[in-house]
Amino acid sequence: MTDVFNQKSSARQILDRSSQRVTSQRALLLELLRQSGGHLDADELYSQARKKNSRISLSTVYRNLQLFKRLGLIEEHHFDEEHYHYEVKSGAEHQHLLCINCGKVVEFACPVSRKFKKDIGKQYDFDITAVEVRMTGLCSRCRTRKKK
Amino acid sequence: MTDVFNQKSSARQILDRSSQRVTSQRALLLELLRQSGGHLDADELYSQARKKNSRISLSTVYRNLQLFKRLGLIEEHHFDEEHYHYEVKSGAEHQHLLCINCGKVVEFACPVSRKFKKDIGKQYDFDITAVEVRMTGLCSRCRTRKKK
DNA sequence: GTTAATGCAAATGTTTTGCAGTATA
DNA sequence: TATACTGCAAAACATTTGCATTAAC
Repeated sequence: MTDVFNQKSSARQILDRSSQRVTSQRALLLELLRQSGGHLDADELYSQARKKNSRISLSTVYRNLQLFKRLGLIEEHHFDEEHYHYEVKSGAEHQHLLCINCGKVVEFACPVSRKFKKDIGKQYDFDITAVEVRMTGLCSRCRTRKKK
Repeated sequence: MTDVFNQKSSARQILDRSSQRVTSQRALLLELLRQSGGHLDADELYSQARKKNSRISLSTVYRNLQLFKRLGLIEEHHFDEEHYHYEVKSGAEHQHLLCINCGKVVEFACPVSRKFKKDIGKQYDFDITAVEVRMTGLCSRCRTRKKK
């Protein structure tokens, strides 16, 4: 469970450096976020966490999601019309493809976005820090199902 | 105020076709959405509407935003961390560039996104209906201000 | 031992809903 | 005149906050 804080991950160091305490709840939440492969919302994270620690509270989940976000450990996405989803930051930049029917999320690399960022930044005199590309549509499975 | 329903705009026709009634509230809301150039949230729209019709209710605003969205008259965006913003659909596809400091929203054309959509759709076997590109950064004004 | 983090419960803020009255077609 | 739409108030929902207790440093 404290695997999140091994030397590979810098999560512990990041918490240490910013003089945040390494609590069992934080370790658990980061571990779950990582295991999930991203795309969990606060409530899903909470129910998963309760399986391992039945006393953890929803406010702790919210408070720590904010902390992780502030520290840059996770990213917040707005996929459907309801919730935020949280994803552990990995080195590789990637974008998202969503199925409007089943909610499936596919990640894809987007090499164009770098050039794109530069071009648009120059054109509008912006110092662009982030590019988000989100495509929505029907996945093959849902497409064939709908035809039936 | 009923300018929204002239022959140029198809709003009236769209409401008629779907047998929705053309009420003064709907005319006002569409008019304000259009005037604003987009990027209003529900509450901003509500306060603007109250200036013209002090009896309009917030539920009417929410209900009609949903209706307009369902009818494809407006688009919903999620810009900051707080609210949805609504924008009257115009023919031209465009993407958004946001200043993280002052909140300014710039629209830009994104001709690449068409090819992009096709490529990614083929690669993942998705039938892609929408592409959203969102870039965030500092606008020139905020950048120079910060340096001072 | 200090102080930050937690759990709980209550508060907040946004969005939705039920229903009686009103206005549109 | 029939019924869809509105306004109001209450409900529902996610998220935040205050405070006493607990645990990390």
